[in-house]
Amino acid sequence: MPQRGRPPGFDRESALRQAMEVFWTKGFDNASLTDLTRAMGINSPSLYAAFGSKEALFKEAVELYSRTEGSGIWEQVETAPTARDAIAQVLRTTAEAFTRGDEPRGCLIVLAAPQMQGANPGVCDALKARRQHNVCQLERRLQRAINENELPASTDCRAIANYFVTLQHGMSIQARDGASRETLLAIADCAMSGWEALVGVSHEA
Amino acid sequence: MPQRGRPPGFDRESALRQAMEVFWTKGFDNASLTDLTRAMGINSPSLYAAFGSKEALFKEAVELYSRTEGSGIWEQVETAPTARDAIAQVLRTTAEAFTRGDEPRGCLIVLAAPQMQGANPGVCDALKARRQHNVCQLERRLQRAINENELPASTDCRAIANYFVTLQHGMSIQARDGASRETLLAIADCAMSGWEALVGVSHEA
DNA sequence: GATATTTTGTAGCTATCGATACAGAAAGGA
DNA sequence: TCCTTTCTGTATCGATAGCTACAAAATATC
Repeated sequence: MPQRGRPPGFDRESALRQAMEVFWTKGFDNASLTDLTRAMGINSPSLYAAFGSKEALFKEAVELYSRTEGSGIWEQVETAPTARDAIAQVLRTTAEAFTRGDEPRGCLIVLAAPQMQGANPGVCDALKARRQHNVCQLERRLQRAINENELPASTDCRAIANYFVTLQHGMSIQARDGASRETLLAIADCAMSGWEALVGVSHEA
Repeated sequence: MPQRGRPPGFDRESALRQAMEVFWTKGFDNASLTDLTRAMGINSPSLYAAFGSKEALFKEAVELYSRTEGSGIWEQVETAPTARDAIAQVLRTTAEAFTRGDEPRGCLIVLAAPQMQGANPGVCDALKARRQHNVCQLERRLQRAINENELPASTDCRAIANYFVTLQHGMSIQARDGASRETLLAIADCAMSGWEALVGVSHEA
């Protein structure tokens, strides 16, 4: 008995995808229930029945974003043959992903609620955790590169991971301000041009 | 006849400073009139008589921010003896300014309304213009360094300016996420370690 | 002291926010 | 066919948003 009662009149996944786009464009607070229900093609009672609350809907949207949009950027960290390739790929893919014509520019996780105050605390914490996950992922990859003798043991993996993630976050601001793909790629090139010097020095504050 | 009628019961400058702190902490939209009037120690009619509207108050607050907080970061661009020193100073001062215990972390101009949609368009444009002003300022300084034979004529000043400003914007996100001063300084060191390689290559892509 | 001018606090305006109550509509099971 | 279950649209909830009308209070001018 899988189905009882009136069947839903909308597709949950595609409605969630529409909601994701609204949050991506406007951020959490500026995305009103009216914006969301209009984009999703449903009324608010259906939204609340299917997702629980605006906060819960947002968290599902972030999850979907990470799974679809974000994975294209970060999945290569593990698979790239070297740490250098991994980071170069992250920056280059970021430049491309942030300037697709049919999508909002920049990263939902960076732009949706950066103030960390006044907005819903659960929302802020969820986004912050995802931002910091990127640092950990990069740091682990750099540590692996030390183990594989790509990088010297003196490499400050945490500092380097923080550095590249910081740049990648800044690219969200640039993209939302209208920077072209070429501009973002040039930024990536600037960062990578310093790679040899970066991994050759130690940063012990 | 400079003064007629009942004198104001509050100091306009210090009230504006309080408003700036609220906008800095919460962003434009999340800073409610209640938040503002409570912090400023006045009622809304006084606020509107003195500043006109929430948007006008915000723009004055941004102006004050640039004049006081921001100038400490960017004023050295012109006075530093070399372009390299200028940029190193910007990044180092940024790390310090973003982690003062008595002030909100990160930059008001980056964090107050980054979505660029849904929020007040005038507010978004004003902040975007100030962000891009930093790029132009850095680019001009790098161009000057070419003229002064500090840098080769092939240096891509715009790409380099974009690169460092992007990193500086990312530092706002890191600071708001709780990064320590040491972490931000290490990020600055990472960026500066690539300086020689950066100014030695051209970025004509 | 009387009048003109400006600021103050109270109280309330309209609009919109996120979230729901409720009854009718659409399906399966008896 | 009747009942149960689930979903839908309408209409609305209380709270809060930005903003303002209004009269009392506080000063300068006459």
